[in-house]
Amino acid sequence: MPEMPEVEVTRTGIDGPLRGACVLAARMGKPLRWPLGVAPESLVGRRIGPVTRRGKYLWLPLDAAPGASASGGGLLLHLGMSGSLALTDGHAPAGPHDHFDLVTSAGTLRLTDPRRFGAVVWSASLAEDPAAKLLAPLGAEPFDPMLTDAGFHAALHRHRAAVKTVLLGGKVVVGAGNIYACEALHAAGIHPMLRSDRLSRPRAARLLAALRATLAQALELGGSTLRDFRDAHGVSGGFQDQAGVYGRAGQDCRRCGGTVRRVVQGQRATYYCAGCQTR
DNA sequence: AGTTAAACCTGGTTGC
DNA sequence: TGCAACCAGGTTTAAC
Repeated sequence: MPEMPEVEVTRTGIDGPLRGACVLAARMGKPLRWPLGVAPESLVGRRIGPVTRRGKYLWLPLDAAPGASASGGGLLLHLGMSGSLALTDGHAPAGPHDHFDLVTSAGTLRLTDPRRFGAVVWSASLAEDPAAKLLAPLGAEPFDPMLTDAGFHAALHRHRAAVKTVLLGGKVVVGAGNIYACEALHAAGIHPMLRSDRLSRPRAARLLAALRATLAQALELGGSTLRDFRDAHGVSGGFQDQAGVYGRAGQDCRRCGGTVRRVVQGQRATYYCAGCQTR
């Protein structure tokens, strides 16, 4: 579910309120992708630092509790396919899909995730395992100014799979999931089945610009809500209402009037317009 | 080493 | 109406 815009919208929703707050209690529900890696009680008394994002992961720093022997660290969170974080007063009882509560002096941070592909993992720092191991394979941040047209083009040339599959893989650039990979390729006029290493330098530049524009627009609209996603205050995203191709199989392309098609690549649905997306 | 399939889970929608 | 099949925003792991 949550692609980079949804994760970033979530981050901005919790960072301000939680910064400097103190952990009062923690509770785990059903198991998520990986074990927490530490006793939930050991989080109590810690102070929350600035929440940051890397790809679709969030990092919640938790300073050592004053006077405690335990050292600092933090929680690496991932929302998987169906996860969302809500910051509430904590009065609502935990439902069957609420799998993690962090009760703080600024409210309760609750992870709801029906499919449980998400994760909450303790790590001593971002530079140490398990966080380091999880973040190591990730490609460039899409808005990193160090990611240049030339660098993007060169990175695409190291892969022979279809360009859409490579975008989704996150080894070249992170952030785009199934919706935004489809939308960026449509905006750039590039066929999703074109081999990654066959993109010309100008088309690679066009794709990077389209990806950035697509993600920026999604950020402005609060992300996409297909079913589950809500921001930290329970608000749905608005991007899905103006998708160019995603979920529009059989309908007319808004740009060229062609028909939007659905194919499957790497076990994932791909939507594209055969009229204006060329090889 | 890079690419592809299978796996992890649950729930909503579709079709017979 | 009932139930099986299929579909869904992601990523790791195993297997070519």
